[in-house]
Amino acid sequence: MAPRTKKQFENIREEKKKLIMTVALELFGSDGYHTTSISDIARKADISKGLLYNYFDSKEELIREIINSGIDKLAKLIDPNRDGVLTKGELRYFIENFFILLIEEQKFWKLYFSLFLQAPVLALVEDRLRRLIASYFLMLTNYFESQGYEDPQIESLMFGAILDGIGFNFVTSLSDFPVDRVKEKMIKMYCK
Amino acid sequence: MAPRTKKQFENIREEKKKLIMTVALELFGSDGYHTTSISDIARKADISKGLLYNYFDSKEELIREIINSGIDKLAKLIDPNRDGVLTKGELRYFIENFFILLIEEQKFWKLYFSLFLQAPVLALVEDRLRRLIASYFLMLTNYFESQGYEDPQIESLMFGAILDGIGFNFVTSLSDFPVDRVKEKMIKMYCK
Amino acid sequence: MAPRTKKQFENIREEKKKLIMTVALELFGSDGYHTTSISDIARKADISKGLLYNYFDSKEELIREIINSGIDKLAKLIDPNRDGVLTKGELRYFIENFFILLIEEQKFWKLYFSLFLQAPVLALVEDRLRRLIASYFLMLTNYFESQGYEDPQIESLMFGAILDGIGFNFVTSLSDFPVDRVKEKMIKMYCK
Amino acid sequence: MAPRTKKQFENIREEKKKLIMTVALELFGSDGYHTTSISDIARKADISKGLLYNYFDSKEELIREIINSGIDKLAKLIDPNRDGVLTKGELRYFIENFFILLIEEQKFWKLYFSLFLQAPVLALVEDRLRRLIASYFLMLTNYFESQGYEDPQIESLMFGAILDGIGFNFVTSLSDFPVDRVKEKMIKMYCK
DNA sequence: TATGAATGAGACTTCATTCAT
DNA sequence: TATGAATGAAGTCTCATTCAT
Repeated sequence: MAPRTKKQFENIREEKKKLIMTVALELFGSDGYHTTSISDIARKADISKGLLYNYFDSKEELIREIINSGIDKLAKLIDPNRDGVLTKGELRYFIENFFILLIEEQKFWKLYFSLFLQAPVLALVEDRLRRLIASYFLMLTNYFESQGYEDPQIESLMFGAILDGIGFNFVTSLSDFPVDRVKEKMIKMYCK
Repeated sequence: MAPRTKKQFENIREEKKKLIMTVALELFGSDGYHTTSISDIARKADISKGLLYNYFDSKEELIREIINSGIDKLAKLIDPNRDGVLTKGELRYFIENFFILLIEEQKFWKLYFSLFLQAPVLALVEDRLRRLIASYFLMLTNYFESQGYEDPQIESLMFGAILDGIGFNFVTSLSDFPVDRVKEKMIKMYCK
Repeated sequence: MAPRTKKQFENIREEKKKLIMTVALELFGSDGYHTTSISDIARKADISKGLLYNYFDSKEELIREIINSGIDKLAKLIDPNRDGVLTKGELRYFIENFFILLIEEQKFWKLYFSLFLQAPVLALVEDRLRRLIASYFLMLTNYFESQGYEDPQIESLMFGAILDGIGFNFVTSLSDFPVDRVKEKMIKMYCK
Repeated sequence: MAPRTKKQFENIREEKKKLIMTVALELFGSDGYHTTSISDIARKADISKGLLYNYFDSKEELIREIINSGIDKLAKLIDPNRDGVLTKGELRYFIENFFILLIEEQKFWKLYFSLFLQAPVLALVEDRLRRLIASYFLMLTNYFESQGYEDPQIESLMFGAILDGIGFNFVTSLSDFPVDRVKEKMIKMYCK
């Protein structure tokens, strides 16, 4: 009888927003952004189409929030103590956590990769993402330099490419990618 | 003037078909499959929409032919003498040609990568592609085994992942990817 | 504190209803009926959408009440002593009050004019309005006849048209309409 | 069998475009811009919704073209010899043609009036319209001055208001407005 | 009385595809 | 072979209205 409190409303909103984002990521990840319709998302989330627009201004806004939330996790992965310098221990930590994130958030990674392949979608978050990647590239290069590698820049590029390639192959080969063995290989290659 | 022979007509037809596919690949590659409309393609190819349907039964058929034609080139790259065995020389040849193909056909590679990220589109060519990749993976594994690598399977996976990663980074980073230096690094790593 | 009496409750209700109508008129007047959403009104009135429906059964009902309330004022303007006869003094009184009403209730007049231009909306109040206008037209015609005008009917039509035209131009030209000078002109024309 | 010529296509386009504009004006005029849906227009024009968008980029573009085409006629009405000066004969010509236009294009005038009452729609053509009106106002004022009127500016305003009022009453009172007698009255008032 | 989440019909718009010429 | 007008299904989004609390 008494109206819901502000807190109650907030909870409802938060829960439902998370639900929508989860469902949408799921579908965007498996079928792609354009192939997934708002109707699809609403149906799978078991809500009306209209309600979705109560939470997100547009389909574009929805994917932007999903991606940004993914980038947040990525940012945490990189340089956890935020001093801009990478130690050998941190590199290992990074590799291990990369694989954890990869496995836990497969759908996000699919979205992440397809993001780069579609100019219009990429534009939504490009700046932030490029900056994040650039900062990590710098840290890596410094690290390889300090370890005495011959061409630290190429080394960084290769390191990044390998991770991208592994990620791509993993999220792309339905289920039979031996991710654990590949992880060990990476650690052997870079942290022995 | 003598009427055109059947042969001539076929040539014209073939030319126009190639034109459409080139234009379509260009647009699919830069803007994405769903974002590119049949109208866009027809306009850029300077033909009518109707004529396009004279050559391709549907948009899906069009992309399928484009991808298959790309896969043809890929297939030629792999095991050129088709004996199912890879020699050291052939591996080097493969790497070098991979980079040539990568640079010449950037747009195709973008399409190729996005292919894997969209289940519905992938379905169109999945079988052939998976078979091609599997056959190459086998050849590679045999090769690494013959070279005495400890874990040839992982080695193959890594090799594939690296190429994918490099390709992905190249087609994705607009222009500043030092592809030549990366190629040298690959050759140093695998063909020294 | 003593509980509020029934009377008090009714007063509060009446106040809130008036508030909603004022806000709605404001928005309908400046943005138009269809362009203004219930949400807009609720937000500006600082109440919930639900509460608005506690006072008005529908958006249509809301505008109908607003218009009827406006027509009430109009009716008061016309023939204040309700004897159906217009004297020279009353005509002057009418003109002067018309201008006062025009200035005070610009937003209502905008709504009033647009009312006539939209068949579906007009239907809501058409009868009452047509009757009111007809009755005034009759009074005017009688008046002009009694004053010896040659064609009292046309005279009435022109008089009405002039007022409408002035009103229309006033509410329509943002701010620079010299309403006072026009009023003087009208008085000179009709009440010299 | 042979494809249609360019000319044929142009004719089709022109005819159909005119049809759509006529139907749309009809509906916008009687029911209002927002109340009239694209479906309504397509149904009445006996075409598909999609085709409408082959001719107009948006509903807004459609109304803009309709209004601009109306303003074209208006512009022709004003100062036919385009010397910026109004003679007594031209004023009479103007009045008479105003009434002709009013009768012939009732629906446009309804749209024209409602245009001024809705800020967002007005914005589409505001500049052009304001300029046109301003230029006519100037000509009128000069004219009344040359004729020795006491307050030419007010005289112009009144003249414009009367025409607006007449037009408004005419397009608004379904059928019983004695437009001919009112015209005579106007001529008597201004061109005697 | 009061809230705002939730619904669903319907609006505008796009686009692959067809077809008369 | 070649054109582009025409269709219709489906997509994104809005909004009056309802209802549990």
